[in-house]
Amino acid sequence: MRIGYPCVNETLDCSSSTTFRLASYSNERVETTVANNLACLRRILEYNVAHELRFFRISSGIVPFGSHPINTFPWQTRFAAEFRAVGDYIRAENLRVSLHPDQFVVLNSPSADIVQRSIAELEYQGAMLDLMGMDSQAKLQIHVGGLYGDREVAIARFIATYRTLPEAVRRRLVIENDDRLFSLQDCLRVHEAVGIPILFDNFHHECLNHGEPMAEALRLAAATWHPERDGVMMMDYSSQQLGERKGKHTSTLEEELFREFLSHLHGLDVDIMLEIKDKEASACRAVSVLRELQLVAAEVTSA
DNA sequence: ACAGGTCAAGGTGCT
DNA sequence: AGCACCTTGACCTGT
Repeated sequence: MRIGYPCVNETLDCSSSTTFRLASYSNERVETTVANNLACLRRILEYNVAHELRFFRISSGIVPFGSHPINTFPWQTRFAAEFRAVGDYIRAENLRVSLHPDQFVVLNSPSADIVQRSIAELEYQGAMLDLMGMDSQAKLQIHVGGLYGDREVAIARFIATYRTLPEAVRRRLVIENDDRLFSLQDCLRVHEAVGIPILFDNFHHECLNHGEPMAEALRLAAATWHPERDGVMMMDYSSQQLGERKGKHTSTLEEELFREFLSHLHGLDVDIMLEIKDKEASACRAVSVLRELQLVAAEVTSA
């Protein structure tokens, strides 16, 4: 089991997603920005190794305007060695990485333009993983998309588009159950049609479900991951921020809730991404919680 | 120097 | 029809 956090390290004094305005685009600016972002990514991964955080969501913003037509800079060749070095480090340390394209990637949109731009963005993010030399266990995580007033049509359109995706994207793509529109059950239907793995989000499941207990939901999602092709199931973990609207992520890890969640795994191996506001601080606490549980288990065994 | 408005991109739901 | 929200920082302009 690996523990991780998304995109941003709040301890280090660098960002791996520095960008600039479209209006101030230049090739030179792309080159210096990518160089800085990759250097920061490397520092973050080294920090993570030092803190036993072996799962990390790489920022989508490593290459500014990475899928925008304005970006004609040959970043793939210019930074081939740098990407490769990051990938070598990831493999040497047995880290797991993923990327999460943001809400603008909507494969089931009725607009052909939006779908085309979405695929271009997925290709850009997949290309980074390819340059790192990552296999298909490094995942691109998206949601099913919009409802457009008809769930059945929306799901059918996702499936149809999925089948047209280039292999470099499709072999890494996974869908996440969301908190308002597409539940675990909806994702399972997509999985049954095309075999795409489901990245389970426990908090979204708490917000939107059909009564499946947590342990059952975990088991269902885990069964959609092919061990060799996809690796151990990835999941997002969070909990409700008390006093805020439903769906608001907690600002810091609630250790009791986390322990309770872990009890539903029943030995299932998962890589857990903590979608929690204070990032690596909570991730480090999660590692401590796990270590304590392992110590207790070891004492029980030896006694 | 600093504050505040703004930034490529979508969709939902409330008022 | 318009705006807040998801989620986020930090870029950039105006003072």
